[in-house]
Formats: sequence, C-alpha cells, structure tokens
Amino acid sequence: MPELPEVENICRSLEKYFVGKTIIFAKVRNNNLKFPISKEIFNIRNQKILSINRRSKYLIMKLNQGSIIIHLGMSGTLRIVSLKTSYYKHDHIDLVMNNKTILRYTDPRKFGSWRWSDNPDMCEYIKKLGPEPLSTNFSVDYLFQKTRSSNLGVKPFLMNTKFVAGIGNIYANESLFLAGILPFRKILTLNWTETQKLVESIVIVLQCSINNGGTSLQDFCHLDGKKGNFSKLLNVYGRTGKSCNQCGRFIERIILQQRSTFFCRNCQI
DNA sequence: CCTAGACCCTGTACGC
DNA sequence: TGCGTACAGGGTCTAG
Repeated sequence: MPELPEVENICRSLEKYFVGKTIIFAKVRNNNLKFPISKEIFNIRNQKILSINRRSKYLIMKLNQGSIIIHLGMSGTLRIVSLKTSYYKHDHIDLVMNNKTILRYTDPRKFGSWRWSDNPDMCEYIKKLGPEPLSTNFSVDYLFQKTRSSNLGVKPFLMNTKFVAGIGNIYANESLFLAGILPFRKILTLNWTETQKLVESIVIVLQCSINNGGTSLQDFCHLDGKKGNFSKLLNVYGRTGKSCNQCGRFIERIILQQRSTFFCRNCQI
C-alpha cells in the first residue's frame, strides 16, 4: 500500500511518539506474514527505542540491541491503540510501550514483514537499494548514466528499487505525467533534458505528497487513523476516462508489468 | 547480468 | 441477496 511519502509520514509520527520510549515486550498474535517474524522480536524485553528512520519503504527502528526493520507491504498499517483495544484476526504484532499505549501492526494481505538486524546497513535487501530520490545522490548525472545501459520501459525502471528507492505505482504514474513522458517509452530514449525534467518531477511529486500527508486510497492512514490528502491532487492515477487536468483529453489506462498504468496521450510524449 | 512473469493473500467493488 | 470476476499501494523468486 504505502509508497515513500506514506512511509515517510508514518516514520515522522513514530519518531515523534516513540523515540526515547521503551518497548516493555512484543506480543505476536499472528506470525503469518511474508517472512516468519524474526525470533529476536518475540524476545524483546524492556528495550529503549533510540531512533526511527526510513530507507526506501522500510521503517528502521533502532533499539538498545539491534533494529526492527518493518515493511508494510500492500496492506500493512501501524496504529496507536490503548491497552484495552480489542483485536481482530489480521492484527499481527503489538509493541507494548511503557507509556500505556500499544503500537499495533495489522496486515490483511500479509505482504508486509518484520525483520531483525544488528546492523541494518549491512542487510542485503537494504544494501542493494538505489539512492533515495529526495537525496542529492539522486542526480541527473546519476540517472542519465544508469539509463544508458537499461532496456526497460520508463515506468518499470522507476519502480525498480535498485535504480531509485521508494517509488511505487502511484508516484511513478504521477511523476511521469508531470514530466510529460509516456510510461511505456524505453528509458534509453530519454535525452538529458528529459532526464532532468524527470528527476525534477519525481522530487516535486514526492515532496508535495509528503507535505499533504500522503495518498489514502483504501487502506493507508496515519497512526491516529486520519487519511492523507494527496489523493485529491492526483492527476492520472485511478482517473481512467476522466478528463486531464491540463488539456481535457481522457486519461487512459493500460497494464505495464502487471501494474495499472495511467497517462494522458496528449500531455505526455 | 538482464528482463518478464508468476506468485504470495484477503478485501472490496461491480456486473449479472 | 448471491455469485463470479477484476483489482489493489510491493517484493521475491524462477526461468529464459
């Protein structure tokens, strides 16, 4: 479900509420996730949360000893609930905190994961990630060089986290609309100027979404259950047949790499 | 190495 | 109301 802006919003809230607090223990109610929940997580006792950060769509919660690395998959949510909140079958994990609250992880589709590492930077699945799109490492030079040796379409390229981290289906579609580039073009056909426009568009779209609390479709919500506001600002995603906000032509939908892909044939070339 | 495709799973929306 | 189908924000694994 959540892409970079949504995870970033969750990360900032978690940071605000939980850094410096102590996890008294973790209660695993349902271990049926993409990977089995790491045994170290079962064994957490009185561990202080030192920091909470985001890398790509991963949340990294650093404790006294080791780190929890959370991925929300498609339908994972984190909520702050009280000690007496009743639970449901898709509630997987409770982190019982020392401030009489619980951080509860719920994931109906089970695509999320809770893994453990003593050194997250050395995890294979973290190490292989490309640069953060909102960091200076994600430059026009970098992207142009990477695209020269790829035979992928523009959108599949953007959604591959080894080239750039954290861009999922919504923001690949929206960035390409803003950049005026058709999603099914080969990335190799982008010239320098188009690559520059693409980098700028990605940064603008992600930053704008972060500032508006992310995109809520069905599942995504903040720790307090509130929805993000970026949904209202979507130009193409989910707008099949509706008129383009720029030119009025109807928005088209195709499937690219088994993902819904939206674009305006007039505004994107 | 690269790329395409299948797969994991449940809930919701929609057409008949 | 009930049933079948399509679709959903992601990552991983395999095969070619």
